[in-house]
Amino acid sequence: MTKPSSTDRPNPLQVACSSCNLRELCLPVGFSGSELERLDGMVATRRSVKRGDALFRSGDAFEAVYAVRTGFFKTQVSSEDGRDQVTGFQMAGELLGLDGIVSDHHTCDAVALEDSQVCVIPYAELEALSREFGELQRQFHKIMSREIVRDQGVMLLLGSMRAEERLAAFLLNLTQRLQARGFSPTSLVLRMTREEIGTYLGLKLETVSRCFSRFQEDGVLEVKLKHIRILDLAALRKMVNSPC
Amino acid sequence: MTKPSSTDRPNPLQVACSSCNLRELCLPVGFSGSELERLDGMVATRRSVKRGDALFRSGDAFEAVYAVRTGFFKTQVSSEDGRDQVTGFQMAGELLGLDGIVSDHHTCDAVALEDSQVCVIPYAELEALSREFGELQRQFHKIMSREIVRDQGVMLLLGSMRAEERLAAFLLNLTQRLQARGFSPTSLVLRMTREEIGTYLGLKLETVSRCFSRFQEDGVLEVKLKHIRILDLAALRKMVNSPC
DNA sequence: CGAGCGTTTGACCGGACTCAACGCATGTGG
DNA sequence: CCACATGCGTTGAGTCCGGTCAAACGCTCG
Repeated sequence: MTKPSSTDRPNPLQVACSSCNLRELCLPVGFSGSELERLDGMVATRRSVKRGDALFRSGDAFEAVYAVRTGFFKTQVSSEDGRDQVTGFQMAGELLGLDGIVSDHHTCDAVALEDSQVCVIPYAELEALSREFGELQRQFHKIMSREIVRDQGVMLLLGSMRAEERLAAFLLNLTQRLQARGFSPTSLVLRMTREEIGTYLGLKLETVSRCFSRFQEDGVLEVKLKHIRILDLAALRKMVNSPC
Repeated sequence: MTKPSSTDRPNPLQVACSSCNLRELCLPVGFSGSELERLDGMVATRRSVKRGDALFRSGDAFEAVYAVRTGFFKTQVSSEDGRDQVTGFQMAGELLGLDGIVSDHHTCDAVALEDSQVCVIPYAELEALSREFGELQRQFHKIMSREIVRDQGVMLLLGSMRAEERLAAFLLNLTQRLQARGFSPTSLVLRMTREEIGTYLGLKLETVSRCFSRFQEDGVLEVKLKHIRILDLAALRKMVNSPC
């Protein structure tokens, strides 16, 4: 390895929120033209992360938050004895790294599940700009609050749902977010393994696999390894709301 | 009931962060005298909440965040079919209501487990003041980030721990927070029922009760209903880090 | 084409849940 | 002050869902 890491490629082209097609999903939601230009100065750099590589790891110094531009990430925390828990999956337009603010160090790993690219948002600059720019402040607070609400939902899932309900809720959440990005609401390609799904849902990979098989038997899904097609959306929705 | 609700008692006395004995645990951590005075203007009112009453409920309009001054709360979310999940327990100095920022409405219930009192921090004022006052901004971001990190820990617990480990982790977390408030690190009074503990830990109340009994048999705890004494702290710690 | 990883499926096991009964503490009203 | 009601907690017996262990299959990619 004599080449510099893949993570510091400069890529000066189009590092600008104002010309980014994700601006309706990302930090600058609802910003006007002049405001967007001020963001462009803050989001100065991109960073590429190869599949399997970490954007940051637990213990790393916290310097910036990251907006996913392309690709797909998982975040995970580990207990002292080695067990780990996937705490979320992040796709284009979603923010990574908010966990690091409290202690100046990250408390989870963010790992790319496919070759990805993120916008680097230095936290000091985000703080400064949002102090003089109320709309940015408000938007940033909303993003942190959204993360807290999302976590509440995951706790509900982990604490009170059965295996099939968890998987159904997971698939519905994924497709909903994909749909907001212009993808089909009924067909998706999983970027993560059965084990990663299981570690997210508090299940073993065999249980995840069996649930997929049962969904297929019941005509709810068509499952071809990572390719999933939802055949009966209503049934899937019903599983989440009314168990059994 | 002709008297006004207990929640709008004015209590003008000592509504001031600068003279609050919780300022080292609460929002104004690390603030100097002059800065504290500026906070005093923001935290204008108190609110009393009787045991069993809600500070806010899911769906309520979001207007303020709340700092617990005295007492004890639980927060809980409900699924559409009525199951609910306790997402946390809050004691003096901890903030409630951050979930409401994203949608202008609260997404969980906050219920007092004993007669309590909170400081009302209008969100609009918090936003404005933290814009011109960097230390407050930073502190508020840290509090939101801490909440996100805490949620990661709960996910790890719910997703990967066995019943006894969950209860051990819960007790260690409680005593640690109580110790930071000057209480004994080995003796505590639970403010919540077995069912509330279970709903927090993703267990049924019978399982919680059985775990308490087993801990007592093993000489790890002394359990007298809500009164818990930790007899073997090392054993409790060991249960969390290395299962079985 | 072969190695290795991811996935599926089966058989069995066990920890947590369910259902049920009972005990105990608290508080209320006679 | 006691009788009673009620809510909370404990304990037991039996069940079942998901975990564990194991084997085989089939992509994917050198």
